[in-house]
Amino acid sequence: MDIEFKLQEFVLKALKDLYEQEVDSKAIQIQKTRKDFEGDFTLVVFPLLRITKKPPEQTAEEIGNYLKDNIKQISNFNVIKGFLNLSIDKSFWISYLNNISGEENFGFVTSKKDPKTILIEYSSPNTNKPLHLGHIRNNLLGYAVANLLETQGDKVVKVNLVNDRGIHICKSMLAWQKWGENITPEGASKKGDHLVGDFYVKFDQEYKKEIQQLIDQGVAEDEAKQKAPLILEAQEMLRKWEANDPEVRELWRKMNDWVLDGFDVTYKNLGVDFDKVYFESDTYKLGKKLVLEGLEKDIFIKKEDGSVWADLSNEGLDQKILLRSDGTSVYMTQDLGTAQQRFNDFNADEAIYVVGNEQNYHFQVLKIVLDKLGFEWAEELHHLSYGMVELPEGKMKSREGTVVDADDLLAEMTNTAEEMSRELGKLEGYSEEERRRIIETIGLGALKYFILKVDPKKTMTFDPKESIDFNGNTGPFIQYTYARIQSLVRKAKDNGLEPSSKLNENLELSAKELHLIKLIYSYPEVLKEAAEAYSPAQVANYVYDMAKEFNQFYHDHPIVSEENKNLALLRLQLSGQVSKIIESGMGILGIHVPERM
RNA sequence: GGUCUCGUAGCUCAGUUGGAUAGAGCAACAGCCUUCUAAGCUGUGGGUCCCAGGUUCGAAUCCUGGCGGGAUCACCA
Repeated sequence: MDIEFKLQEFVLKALKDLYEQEVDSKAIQIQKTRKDFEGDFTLVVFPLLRITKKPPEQTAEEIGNYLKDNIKQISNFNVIKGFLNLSIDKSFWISYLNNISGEENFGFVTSKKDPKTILIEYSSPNTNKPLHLGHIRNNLLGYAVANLLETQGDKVVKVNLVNDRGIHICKSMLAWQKWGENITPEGASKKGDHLVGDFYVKFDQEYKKEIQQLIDQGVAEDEAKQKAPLILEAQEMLRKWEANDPEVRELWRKMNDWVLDGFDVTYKNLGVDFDKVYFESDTYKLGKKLVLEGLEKDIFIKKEDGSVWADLSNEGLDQKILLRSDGTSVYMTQDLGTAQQRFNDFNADEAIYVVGNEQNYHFQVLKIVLDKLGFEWAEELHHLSYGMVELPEGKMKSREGTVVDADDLLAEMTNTAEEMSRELGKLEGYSEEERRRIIETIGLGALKYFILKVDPKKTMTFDPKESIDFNGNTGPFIQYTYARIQSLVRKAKDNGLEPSSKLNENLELSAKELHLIKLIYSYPEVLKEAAEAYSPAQVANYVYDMAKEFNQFYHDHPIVSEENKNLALLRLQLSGQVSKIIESGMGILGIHVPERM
């Protein structure tokens, strides 16, 4: 029985019995009591004064008495100003602990009546250069949000849309053709995505030289950019690609495969995966038909030069191009088509796009246009608009070489974890294999937690120095807490203490113990709200609170050496439940927890 | 310039439908390991919640107007 729901029910009854008033349940504000006050739940009575027509203290007093008389779990109450603080009997909390002890996935919605199918697109890389820090935030968010939504009992399909065609791809290809001397990833002993990325950079360098030459010859800068031989060649290559030129297609396939192989390694190291991968080279023409149909129905307009536009001035926006004058598709066209295809492919109820907030306008338009086309699911299309990742010295600029490479960063985190554990003398006597595994778990955990603990919507600063700090509000701190509990459970077992679901309900609880149980109690609600907000950060912060609270409890509550066996059992059970939630919450974030560290 | 968004401790961040005295971590300083892992715990200092109005019993939170940062407004994606 949900105690909060029960409290609410009885407050409604109280208002009816005491004041003969029917009230909407929304007017009943029950929240957790702040820790500086005595009590577990607090009823805010201010909103009820209009009904009771009595001063706040008197109202609170009267309702408090009513609740205490009618709900056996309420052991006491106190009134401070307009706040009615209710204390729940200790036995309720202990029995709560007993009740959930056997639950497999505590906090998850396990059997939902009508589960939805939710698509989530994330990652969406370009195949012309390796992944960087920005992609890491995207990938971690996408993966974690997918997990988070699954906890609410829905079916989640993770999709990736690989941007594998376009002028930027041709730039890398052209540079390889000109200066690559047939080098391969094997020959260069380099991951394919990095090798291709090198040629993308090479193109840019040579292109700039050409522009400068033209400018020196007296050509205006804008014109120079358009007339430089290299860019003309790249554009020609793109035309050939679209015309299915065998040679270009072969080169394209070869280099794309290099990149994709490289991405697979990064994805694997990062621990993310997909249920379905779409390639833009397959989908870029989709949507044209939709646009033409829309044109026939006069939803869109055609200009004299043949280009097709959506007029969004009624929505407070301007006009948006949907088809070029030569009839080819733009980004928006493609996205209209892929949206429809996806919804059809999976018979989806909802789709979430994990894409940076620089594309807010694009998604705003996408939704409106789909709506104009009459798709009822347009409303169910959500843009998880996350903030950019910046460095302490400012934005990452690929041209200035300040981009943090994903693979480098992952390697660096592991190295730091290794150094740190050596300094602390932590993993002595472990097998090489186990040592390796723990170090990777910690390094990766530090990185993931560092990124995921920040509200997705906000621009965040990535300070490398801070990210490798393993103390305080960090992944390793939480992992450490988990490892400690596992160690504790092992030690307890050696001393004949096993977790029990039949705890004595008459025990007294310390403030810390009570607080921990209440934190456990709120886990289901935390998941629900985090899922609604698409915010793994809410789970991260909750798990941190839990770990912090546990460490305080652990510090001054003996367990194995506690002489009162009933109390020892309660503490052991409590610790075990905390570790389960840490494992569960971290698991949602895609972070593993070690049995020892 | 239009639209959107952010502004909380020196730094990085919490603070969810408006609730009680605004919280953590890092950094600084001072303590705690013959006792279940010190990657831990405890304490100290640190705030005009950008500013000014408004809404009301009550505003970091909602509204309006400023100031400051960011994004975006392409026949790029």
